[in-house]
Amino acid sequence: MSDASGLPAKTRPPTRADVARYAGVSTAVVSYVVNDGPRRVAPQTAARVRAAIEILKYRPNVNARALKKGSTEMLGVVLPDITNPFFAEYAHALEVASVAHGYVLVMATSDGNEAQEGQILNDLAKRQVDGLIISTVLPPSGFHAVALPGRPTVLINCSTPFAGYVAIGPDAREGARLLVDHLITVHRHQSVALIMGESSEPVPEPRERGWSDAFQAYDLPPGPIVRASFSRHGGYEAAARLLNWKTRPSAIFAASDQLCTGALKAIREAGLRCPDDIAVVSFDGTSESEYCWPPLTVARQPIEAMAEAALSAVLNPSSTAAYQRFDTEIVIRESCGCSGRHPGQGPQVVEFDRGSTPVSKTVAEARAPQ
Amino acid sequence: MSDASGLPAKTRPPTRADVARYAGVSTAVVSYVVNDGPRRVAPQTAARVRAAIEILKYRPNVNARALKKGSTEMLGVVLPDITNPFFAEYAHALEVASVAHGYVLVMATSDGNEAQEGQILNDLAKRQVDGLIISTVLPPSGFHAVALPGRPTVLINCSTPFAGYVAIGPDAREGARLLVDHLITVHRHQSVALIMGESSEPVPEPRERGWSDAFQAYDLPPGPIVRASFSRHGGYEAAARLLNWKTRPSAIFAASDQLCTGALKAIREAGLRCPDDIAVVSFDGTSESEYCWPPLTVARQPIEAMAEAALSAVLNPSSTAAYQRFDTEIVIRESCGCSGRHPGQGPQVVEFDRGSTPVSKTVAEARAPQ
DNA sequence: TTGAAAGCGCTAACAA
DNA sequence: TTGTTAGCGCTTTCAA
Repeated sequence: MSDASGLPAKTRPPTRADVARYAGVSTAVVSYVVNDGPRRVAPQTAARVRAAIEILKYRPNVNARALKKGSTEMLGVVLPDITNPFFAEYAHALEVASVAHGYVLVMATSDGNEAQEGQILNDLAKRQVDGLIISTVLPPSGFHAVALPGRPTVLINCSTPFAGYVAIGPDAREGARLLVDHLITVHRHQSVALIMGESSEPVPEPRERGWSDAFQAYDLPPGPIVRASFSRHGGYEAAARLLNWKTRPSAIFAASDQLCTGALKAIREAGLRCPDDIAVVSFDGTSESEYCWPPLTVARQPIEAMAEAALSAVLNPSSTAAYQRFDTEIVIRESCGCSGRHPGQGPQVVEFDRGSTPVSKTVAEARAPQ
Repeated sequence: MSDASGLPAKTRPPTRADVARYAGVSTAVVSYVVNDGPRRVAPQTAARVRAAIEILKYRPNVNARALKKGSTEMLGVVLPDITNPFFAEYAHALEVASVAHGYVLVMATSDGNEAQEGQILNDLAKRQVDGLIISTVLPPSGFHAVALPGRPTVLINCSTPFAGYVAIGPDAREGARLLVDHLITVHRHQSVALIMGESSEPVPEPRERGWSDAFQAYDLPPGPIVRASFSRHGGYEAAARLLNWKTRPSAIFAASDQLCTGALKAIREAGLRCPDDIAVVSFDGTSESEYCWPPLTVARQPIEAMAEAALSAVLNPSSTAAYQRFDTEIVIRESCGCSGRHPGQGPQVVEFDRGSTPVSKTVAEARAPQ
């Protein structure tokens, strides 16, 4: 029973037609006042409409509008694992950046699974998201096959350009190099093991290259590489294996904070102390790296800046460089063997000249693997 | 130039009409094969349609369908802070549960801000999400004011029923009680400080009540309460304050893992050892609690089970109890003072009889606050 | 300044 | 078994 008042009696949410009827205008006028255009509306008419909106508690149906306009104002973001603090922080930064533009995020997790990533992409396409921000687990060829044609797509967390897409990522090679260089020059390590995630890539990861760059600069052979699944547990297992070897390295570079906290646990369980018995550094610089024990010396990724860049890239696909690389920041804490900071002071951040090559090729007082 | 082939030349994604034209059928038939109903289609016709879909790379526009059907197959989830591992794990569990039902999650973060939560809810309403899953930062009265009428809404992370809504949460009071009881009976602590988030509630939080329940059972006065912002830094500051007091407690119960890891940092910086100088237990049981140092003794929330319950509650609002409480699981690790588990074994999980009252009222060898 | 009406892509009742 | 068509809620051109 809808009566003459124009108030719908049903529980169905009010539509623009209800508002028009209530305010005694046409639906076009309602649209004009809701969108503040494209036609002008007489002030008192507008007021009537606004009152009707208020009374009826009318909320425009964004999906219907999307159908008409071709823009959903939704962005899809797919990450390998929201449970990883690095991605959680990234997700948050993306959300902050996107609300500023009136976009909403549809988030999905690939769980590191290629097939799942493909399904998600397909589903997101059907939902007409206006753009995609993805940390893909696929290689370029595989990604091409499932990517959405016609929707701006930016790949994040890419340490290297990604053929055919606009991509963003940290300068992982240089960050890794700096970190390992610190271990070599300041703490006199001669062998630094690398704990990495498994990679389907045939070509070495930038972190791996940065790690070996550092050794090459001193004509030192790099340490061993151990591969693990990208999780705390993976880091734990990798380190446990490492520590069982006859000559264990005196330091570890973990490719992510998660891997590193896992490694730390293995180190403790082996009865070893960090950094005294074995030093550790990692890549990412999430909040957890600051609060764990010992606090981690890391190459910190500028997550907010990258998230903003990713957002402006999806929103202005035309005016975007194919690849943007962001410098990491080396944050010296205790896990490398540097002494703890004085309580109350901020972390010690070391700025390096980007292009500098090490001054001395001699590493004195070298620590031997033990 | 769209030619006789029916292949659209434009970059505009193909619509059902394109498929119909290409397959030489009506749009209805396309709809029938896409949805596998509600009318039957001749096998070879269906094959033709499927071929056309394949060729044209047609993907049904979910929003248009939603407009027609009134269901977007999107669920809104709003959490205070995706950066908190507890909520990140919750988000992941919710996603796993929802993909199983063909739903997609629109995630938003309130940042603990009431006004922001209201805006998010409003925006989600305009987007016609089919249901809401919220960990609200609002009190019941405030929530009522901004809640979406007409959309199934379930409140998660509620330790107590929430007037007018279906809610889900852990048995925080009992979990807290058990944890503190362990500290009192097994480790002989007489004073356990409580680090809590700020709360706008006039009535004490269940964790606080469980904490004081434990003391009451032995006619002991509870320890001090310190309030902090819900973050690692908050826990850090709270503990730092606590440790500065003339008589510091011998143990701390932190209301969340985040608070606890922050407290741990403060303890270390004060030159104290955990658990030797000060024991610590916390609530949540995220992965981080297992990997930090020392590993945390916690009341673990059954996140997966709660997430599934939340999902089935939004999806079947009618057949759902107003409030579902989930038992936590006490996981004994090292931060309480219990010895480390033997490497290779799982954590030590202690099962308590739910209703048991402590046997002895005498606490021998009590540790005095120091 | 306002209104009528077409149409966004889809579903499903109804007709054939 | 298939086609025609109205209409979901909205925007916007065009005419009044």
